[in-house]
Amino acid sequence: MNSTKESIVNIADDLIRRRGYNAFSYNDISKVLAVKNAAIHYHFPTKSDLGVAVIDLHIQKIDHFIKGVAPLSEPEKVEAFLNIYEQIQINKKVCLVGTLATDWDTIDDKIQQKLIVFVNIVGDWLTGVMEEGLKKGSLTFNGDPQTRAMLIITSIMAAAQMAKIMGPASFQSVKNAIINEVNRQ
Amino acid sequence: MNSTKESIVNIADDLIRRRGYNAFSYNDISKVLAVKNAAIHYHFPTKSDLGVAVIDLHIQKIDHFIKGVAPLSEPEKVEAFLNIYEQIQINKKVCLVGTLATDWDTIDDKIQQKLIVFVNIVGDWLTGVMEEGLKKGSLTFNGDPQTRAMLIITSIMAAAQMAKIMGPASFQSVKNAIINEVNRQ
DNA sequence: GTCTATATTCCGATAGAC
DNA sequence: GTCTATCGGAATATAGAC
Repeated sequence: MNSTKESIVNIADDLIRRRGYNAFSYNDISKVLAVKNAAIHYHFPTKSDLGVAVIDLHIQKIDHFIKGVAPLSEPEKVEAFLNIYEQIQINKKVCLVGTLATDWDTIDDKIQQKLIVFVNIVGDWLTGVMEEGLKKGSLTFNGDPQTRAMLIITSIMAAAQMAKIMGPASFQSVKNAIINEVNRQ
Repeated sequence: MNSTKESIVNIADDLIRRRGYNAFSYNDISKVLAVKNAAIHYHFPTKSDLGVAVIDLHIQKIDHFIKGVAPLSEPEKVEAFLNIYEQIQINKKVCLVGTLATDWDTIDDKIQQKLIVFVNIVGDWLTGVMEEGLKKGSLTFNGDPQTRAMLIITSIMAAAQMAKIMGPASFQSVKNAIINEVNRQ
């Protein structure tokens, strides 16, 4: 993959998570790159193609993350996962899943299907971490591992959204609460 | 307020929570009502004016909700609050706060300010319920009331978003987990 | 209060030159 | 691989008649 194509995907990712899928245009990208909007259509014929590529980028990144944290303990894995969202919040973005979920009825079927794949990767991994933590006793929590994983994902993703409205403090309190909730005595 | 104006706000509310703020147009509303887009501009000169009116409608509704549940116990209040989101999920919408948060950087300052007011009303009310429940012993939970309130709001709002991607079952498991978390033995 | 008509701008996308 | 030029359509918004 050449550098221009990669740059387009990265800028699109940034724009989608700052402004939403329906509020960014090929022109916005061509303003950032020194490239005309026709050049972007060469790499991604339709906006849906670009949307799918952005999710593919996130799948790559989460795969890399999962491999990277493999040696860590379960509590450390949870914290590392929450730190991804902390970075999102600090950069004043929201997570890809939330912003595409709120635009769900307007996005192409190909984007929808790819997003389902991405959410399953994240959900399955975190469910596995919860199962392992429960077995080893390194994590303590109420309910089954899958529900706890979903509860963590929903809380932290909405916390990043809430921070856009209420500021960073609201994010931090939710993040700390999530950690406390899986380390109960 | 006349009936046409009310209808416009109700349809806009529906469209915003189904398709997102930037994906609905005055034309979409005029298709549903038997009215031309110029007629909508008469009632709401700009799209931002309409956006503010939609949040005002939600402020009215939550005020009415708060008054209605006043006689109930704290656990019943929490459940009634979660049931609002269950209805949102069943109707395949998302909540107003989440969808406007993900479009935050693209919405007018007047809409942003009004949304802050709305979130504070909801947050203050639920914090009060948590405080009261803690004092009476009708609710049991970890952490301070304000954090718990924020945790409930973020979890349930993202659960409605997640249901768009993963289906209704994921919503129900999160809803039940939230209830269990404030009724721990 | 609602209409027709229109201005202006921007969008996603394509054709064809280089 | 990127360009110029342009198409067809849709968006927000306004002017002025009824």
